[in-house]
Amino acid sequence: METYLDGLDADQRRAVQHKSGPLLVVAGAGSGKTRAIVARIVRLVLDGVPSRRIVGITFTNRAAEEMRDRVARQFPDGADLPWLGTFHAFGAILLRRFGSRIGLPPGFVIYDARDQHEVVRQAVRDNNLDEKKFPPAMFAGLVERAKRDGVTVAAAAAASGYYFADKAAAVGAAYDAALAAAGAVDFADLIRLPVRLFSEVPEALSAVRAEVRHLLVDEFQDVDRGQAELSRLLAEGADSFCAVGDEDQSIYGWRGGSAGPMLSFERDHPGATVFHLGTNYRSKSAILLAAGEVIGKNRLRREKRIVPARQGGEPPAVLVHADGEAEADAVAAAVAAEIRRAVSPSEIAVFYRVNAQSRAIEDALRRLDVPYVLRGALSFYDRASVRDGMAYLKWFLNPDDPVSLKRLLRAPRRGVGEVALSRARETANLSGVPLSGALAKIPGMSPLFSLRGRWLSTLPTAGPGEALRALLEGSGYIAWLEERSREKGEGQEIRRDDLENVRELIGLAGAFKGKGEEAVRDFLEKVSLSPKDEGGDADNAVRLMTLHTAKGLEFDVVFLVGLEEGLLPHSRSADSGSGLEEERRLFYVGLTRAREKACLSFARRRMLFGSHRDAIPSRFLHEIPPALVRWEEAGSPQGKPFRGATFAGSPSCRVTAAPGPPRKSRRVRHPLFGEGKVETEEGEGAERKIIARFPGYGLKKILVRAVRMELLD
DNA sequence: CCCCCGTCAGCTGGT
DNA sequence: CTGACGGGGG
Repeated sequence: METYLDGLDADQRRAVQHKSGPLLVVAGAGSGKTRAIVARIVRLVLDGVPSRRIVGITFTNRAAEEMRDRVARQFPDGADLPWLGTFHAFGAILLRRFGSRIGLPPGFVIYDARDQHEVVRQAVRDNNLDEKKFPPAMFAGLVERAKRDGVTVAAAAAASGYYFADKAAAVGAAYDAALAAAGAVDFADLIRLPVRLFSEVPEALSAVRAEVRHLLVDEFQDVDRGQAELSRLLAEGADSFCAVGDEDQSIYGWRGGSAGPMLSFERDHPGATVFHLGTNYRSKSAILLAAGEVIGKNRLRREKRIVPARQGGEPPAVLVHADGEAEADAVAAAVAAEIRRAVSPSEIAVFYRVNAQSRAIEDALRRLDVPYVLRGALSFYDRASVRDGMAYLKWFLNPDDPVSLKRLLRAPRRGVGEVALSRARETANLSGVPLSGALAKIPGMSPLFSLRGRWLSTLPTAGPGEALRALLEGSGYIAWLEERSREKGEGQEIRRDDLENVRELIGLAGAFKGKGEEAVRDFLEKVSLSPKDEGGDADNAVRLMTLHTAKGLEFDVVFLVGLEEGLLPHSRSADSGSGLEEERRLFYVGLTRAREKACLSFARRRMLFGSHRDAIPSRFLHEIPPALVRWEEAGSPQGKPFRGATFAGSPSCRVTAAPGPPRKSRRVRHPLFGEGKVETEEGEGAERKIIARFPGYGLKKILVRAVRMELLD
């Protein structure tokens, strides 16, 4: 009968069927929470709730897609499905509909991190500040933090201990003005402005409440203040509200995410119920046991019990390698071996802490012809030619957008440069006309404007793909790329890649339904809000991703690489207790992705900034009791195998670190650079060098015997 | 204004 | 190693 309950345990069923009042489901790793959410949606629909009255918010677009697929399978083809997406996508929809009520232009664009950086940089310059002393990235961080926390930029600066709060405030003001002039919003605005909209325009709130009758929010341990507030505003008017999360998987503290709203759930939502899902159906108990030991070291958590449903399995393996390259080769070989053992490639994943680590793994996999897909950030949409294409679309839709214009004026060059552009901006500011008005007076701009006129006239009947192609061909961009690829001749693979990337972008746009401006905007928005996976045939490829993007996924075999001090925990998170605990949760998230097998590894030397540095195994490896892991032999730098199999006091580790917990990060005072933090060391005896970071000077490599330094702790 | 080239500083994480 | 910037010649 009620098939949606089939195969669910008692805890899951309670979560699916609970009806009265707000519900928080505390769902441990692998406890089938996605399953429960999907079943809950199905239950709502069978109860007679129209799909469009249900909204499910997930942390990433990918998670939303996955959930949509799973929900879709429960309904007949073509049935209406609930809206599923991220907070940011939801915010964008709200602003498209009601933005004009709080002064947003109807066709506003969304600036991504790079666009934002460009605007901040311009704001720094406009304030006559030296970019070296006042790095735009830092101001961007402060601006974002201010928006997120609902405070002024000056307050955010003060809160993070930044001395020049007044400068930060000035840059922040210039930044906001520039966004307004360009008709743009940033990511933080997509959360902040809807919250403001609801408080300033009650009709908007009641209109939305009339539509969103049932709300589900996944990954609730990672919501920031604004997202929690948005959830609360919607939940208060809804027939049901179900939040799902796990404190132990809260890994986005650095961008404002916090398990706080989970912990205060009952206070924030009167009449709330809390359920626990405590059975892990995913990982073999050997893996879960090790993971549990590590996460148990965190102090800022509530003790909870997770019962493994799948007994047995191999304890996680730990491998030591001479350097990052050797590690990559070994992982690739092990991946290939798993595939030979008939494990499907798409059931194998390699996780790392920072994107830069992917390179070595990719190279090694390619050498062995193992297919892989790269998930996430540094990918397709970050490439110059792809960003060029997007810049064309953006500027042609919105000629007041200086960031996109600046980009398209260099590809190809049109005799209009920085000088003309800033003069136009000045004119626009002084006379109060939009930027496009001032631009139209520049002779070099006239071909672009007339192309724009023609393009706009054909736009209503064109899909995004055709529109983009028309633009890139009509403007001479593609011809310019072709020219460059011919010019440079053979050996210039990069140029040819540019052309291919642009063709792929046109193809992607072509896959979008609809015609005209609206459809093009849809495309732009989709692209700026969700990254694209990189690589070939995803069905049959090994997955490579950061630990952050691994959240919510599961694989038969998982490799966790680079388990070294400085990398995991990352050196920039390890100095505070809460930062360290977040790093530990990251390790926990990684380990609990594995169903059958987990392989942990570290290297004794790792390439950074083009040179090798000595590395120390991650403290998290020490936190797994020796009986719960298998220490395996691996090659030494000379190719000789290490002897000894356990970590504590093992010969393989004595080489780089004394047994026991690694040394604390130390501070030193340099006669010239002042106080700094030691990151790593290299060499021994008279050649011993430390690499330390000094505020204002950056990373410095210092020969210890040559410089008199004070040890501060 | 554009292009080339030498120099220098920098790597979390992601919507 | 990579990307960003500033200086100089075209």
